[in-house]
Amino acid sequence: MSWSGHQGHAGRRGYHHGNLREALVEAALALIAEKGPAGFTIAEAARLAGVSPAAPYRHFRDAEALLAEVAQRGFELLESALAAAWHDGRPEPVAAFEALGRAYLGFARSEPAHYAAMFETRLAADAWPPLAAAADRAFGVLRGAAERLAEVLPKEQRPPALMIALHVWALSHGIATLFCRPDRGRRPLPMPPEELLEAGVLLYLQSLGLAGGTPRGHKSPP
Amino acid sequence: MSWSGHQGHAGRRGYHHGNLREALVEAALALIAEKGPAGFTIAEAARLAGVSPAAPYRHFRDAEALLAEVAQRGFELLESALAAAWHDGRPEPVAAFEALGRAYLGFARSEPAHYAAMFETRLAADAWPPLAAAADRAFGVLRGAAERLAEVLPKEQRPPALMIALHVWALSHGIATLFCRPDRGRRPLPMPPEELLEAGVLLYLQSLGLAGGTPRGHKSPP
DNA sequence: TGTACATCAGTGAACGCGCGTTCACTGATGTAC
DNA sequence: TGTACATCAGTGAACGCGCGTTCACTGATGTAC
Repeated sequence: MSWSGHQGHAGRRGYHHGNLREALVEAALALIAEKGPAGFTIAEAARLAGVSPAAPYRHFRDAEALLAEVAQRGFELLESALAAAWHDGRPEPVAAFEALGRAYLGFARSEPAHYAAMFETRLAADAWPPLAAAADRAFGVLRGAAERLAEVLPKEQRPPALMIALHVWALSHGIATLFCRPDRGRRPLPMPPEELLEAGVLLYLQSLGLAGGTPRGHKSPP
Repeated sequence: MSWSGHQGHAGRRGYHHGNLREALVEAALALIAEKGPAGFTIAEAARLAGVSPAAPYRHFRDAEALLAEVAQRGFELLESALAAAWHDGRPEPVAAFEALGRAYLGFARSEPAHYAAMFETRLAADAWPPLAAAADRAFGVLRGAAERLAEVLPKEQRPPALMIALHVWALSHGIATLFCRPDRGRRPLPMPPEELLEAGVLLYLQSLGLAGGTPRGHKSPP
């Protein structure tokens, strides 16, 4: 949790904050990380940023707009993380696809507040077009990767790439929400969630005829 | 949404409600269904049940206790639904397992308020032991089914049944939360979620050597 | 069968609280000339 | 370079609101005798 650009409550010089918009986003993330999305209030975010409760309204229409901004940034970060991991399928599509899965889970684990803002806030997609667009772009990385993967298969037995993408997304999201949430409601796992996801994706790809070896069980390749 | 036993605001006879505990649970479900778990308040639940705001405290320690009760009942309902679908693996384990998956999704779809109380409230498992126990029992059905399934395989290449159960749970939960939530944040799907899940589970079981045919693509058996 | 009484589910008024949002304002910034 | 002025980010006080929870109470129920 970095407080980039913000000098802190006491250290703020003068009347103007300088970078309040950023500070508010950071404050929202801190609050969500601490108490979940339901525990976030715009008043407390202002307090955290060292500013009067009216100040946020210079930057955000209302509390929901701030949440939507956080969620949108989350999807943008996720998109970058996924794209970097996929790396256009290099050096090898199946391995790159596995890396993409790991990156998804890594994002959920390292950015739980972003992740919660993205998936637990029930923001209406149609009310925040830029948010919906960012979400689509993030999913687009996964979808593009699935398309590239599917191209390897002979056309007759090629399943819809979209379906592959949806399966992998759902499995990753399921593992992320069930086993990676940093609260006390999380269920314990007998193995690291990354390993669980990797084994699941590997088995799944195998049945499509995409993964080479037969790493039965939950052993992951070194 | 049935108001079993409750005669309604006006129809209530006399001073005592008769079945306030039930009525409060129903009211909570209605509120959660309408506005999500964050929109639930104990005051409004009392109002819905036609009772003063102090009355709920005769039955629940606080608002969280009421939520925990709703979540616990949800897990109990889920357990029944899963057990009924699995039906002890009869007449045939793989088909019964498929039915179990459909039942999970069916529950998430037909009981969205219960489902939200179970998975979106961040109740601390250690603070509500009966809730945690109910959740374990529900998962136990899935786990037991996976064990029975795994027994078919030769011992050397048998993956841990627990892993199978976790994979299927995560996939089902992922599909349920991403594509079945009845709010405006849900993303649209090009196919029914049941079909998506069924295809995913089928492919997965195939790679384990459990599913017979090779229904490539997303065609589901008749 | 009748009555006294213990039990307890619900009342209604009250409390303190923190929130979201608004308003007229004021202090800082930077630009035109 | 200096000054007037427009812009706008932040102030602080105020509002109405609904919530969670408590309290002493009261009305209904059912049981002991």
